[in-house]
Amino acid sequence: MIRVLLAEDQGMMRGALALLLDLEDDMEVVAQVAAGDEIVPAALEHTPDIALLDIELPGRSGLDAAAELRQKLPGCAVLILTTFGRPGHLRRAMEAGASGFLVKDRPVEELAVSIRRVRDGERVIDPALAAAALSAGPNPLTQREREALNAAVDGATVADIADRLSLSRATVRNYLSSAIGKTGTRNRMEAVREARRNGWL
Amino acid sequence: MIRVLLAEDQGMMRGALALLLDLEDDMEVVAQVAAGDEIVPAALEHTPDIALLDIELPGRSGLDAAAELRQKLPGCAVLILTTFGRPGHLRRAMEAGASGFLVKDRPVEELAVSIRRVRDGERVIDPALAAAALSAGPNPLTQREREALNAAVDGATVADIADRLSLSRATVRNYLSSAIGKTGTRNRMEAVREARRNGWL
DNA sequence: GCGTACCCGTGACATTTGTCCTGCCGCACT
DNA sequence: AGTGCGGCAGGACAAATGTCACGGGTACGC
Repeated sequence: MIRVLLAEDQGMMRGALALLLDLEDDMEVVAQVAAGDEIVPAALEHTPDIALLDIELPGRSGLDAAAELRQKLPGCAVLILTTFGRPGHLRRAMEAGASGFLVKDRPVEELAVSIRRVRDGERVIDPALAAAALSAGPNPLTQREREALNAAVDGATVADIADRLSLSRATVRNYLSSAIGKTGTRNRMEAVREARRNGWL
Repeated sequence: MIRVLLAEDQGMMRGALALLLDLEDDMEVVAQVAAGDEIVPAALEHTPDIALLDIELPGRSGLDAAAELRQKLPGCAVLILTTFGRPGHLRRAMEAGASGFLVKDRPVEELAVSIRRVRDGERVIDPALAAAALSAGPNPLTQREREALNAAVDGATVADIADRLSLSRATVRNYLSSAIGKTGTRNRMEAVREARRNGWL
C-alpha cells in the first residue's frame, strides 16, 4: 500500500485527485493539505511514502517545503505536480531532492503510473521539459534582483519597492535595470513575465 | 441519466472530473473538450443536458461560448466552473443565460449536487459571490479601454498597443489614462490587476 | 433640437522609468 | 595583493508614461 500526502490549494482539484488515488487499490491518501506550511507537519505526523506537492501554494512554496521534507523525512519521496512546466522550477525541484516532476496538463492516468514508478525508485520527468531546463541554463538573477522584480509584479512604483525592501530608489532602479538587461526585455513588466516563464522567481 | 459536456483546458483536471462524474450513477460525460471554440460544435453533435464550462480557455472564452450555446441549444443548461470568483464574470455569465456559477475552490462533492440542482431548474450561485457582484456594480470600462488594457498586460509599450489597435499613440494614452482613473489606480499595471480582479477584462 | 456618451486625435506638461557612469564596501578565490 | 562579483547609492540624461485641456466626429435618447 502506497501512502500518499497530497498538497494542493484548489479544493476541487485536491478532492478529485484524492478520490481518484483512493480508487487505486494499492494507494491510500493519508493526508491532504491546502497550504505550503502545513506540508512538513502533516508529513511528520502521517509519514507518507510519497508527497504529491503543488508549487504555487499559500503560505509557502511547495519547492521550499520539499527541501525540508527530504531532510526531515528521507524515506518520503517527493513528486512535484504543477500547472506550468517552468525550467527553473524543475531545476530547483531536482536540487531539493524531488523524484519526479509532473505538469497538470497531462492526462490523469499518468498520475498513478508516475507514483508507482517513483515508489520503485525511478525518476519521472517529462523529456521535453528536461531538455528545456538544460538549454535554458541556470537562474542568472541575483537575490536582490529577484526581490525587486517580485515586488514590482503588481504595478508598484520604484518608491513602493524601495520602501518595501528598505533600499534607496536609485538602487532599486539599478536592480530593475539589471534584471531587464539579463532577461533581454524592454521594461520591468516584460522582465517579470520572462522571469516567471523561466521559473526564476 | 444526465448527459454532461465538459470543457476544461487542464488535462488532469478535465480527466479527473470526467472520471468522477462518470462514477455517479445518474450522470454520463458525453463529450470532453479542451478549447473554447470546440464547445458549440461538440454540443451540437452530442446534445448534452448540461454544459460544464471553464472560463479561461484557449481559442475562445467559456462565457462567449455559453451565450451562443444558449441560443443554438436552449435545452442545454450552462454551469460555469472557474478558478476565480470575479464579480464581472458572474454578471456576464448570468447575462449569457447560465444556470449556475461554481468556483474551483469548493469541495468536489458540491459539483454533482450542483449539476443535479441545475437539472431540476434551480440556479446555483455562491451567495457571497452574488453579493460581491451586486455591490461591485457594472463594468465601467468602455470597449476601447478594455482593449487597451488587454493589450498592455504583458508589458507592451504605448507604441506596441497603438500598432496592434491601429490607433494613434496619443489616443492609446488617453484610453489608458481613463482606465486608470476609472479603476482608481496609479498606473496601467495596477489598472490591469484591478480590472482583472473584477472580471472586467 | 439638445445633451450625453463614446470614439479619435493633438499638444503641452510633470512625473516616472530605464540607462549609464561613478563610487564605496565586503567577501571569496587565486 | 590583486581581481571579480554582489550589495548599495548618487547623479545625469533620454525616453516612456500619465494628466490635462482642447478639438472634431457619430450615435442614441429625451
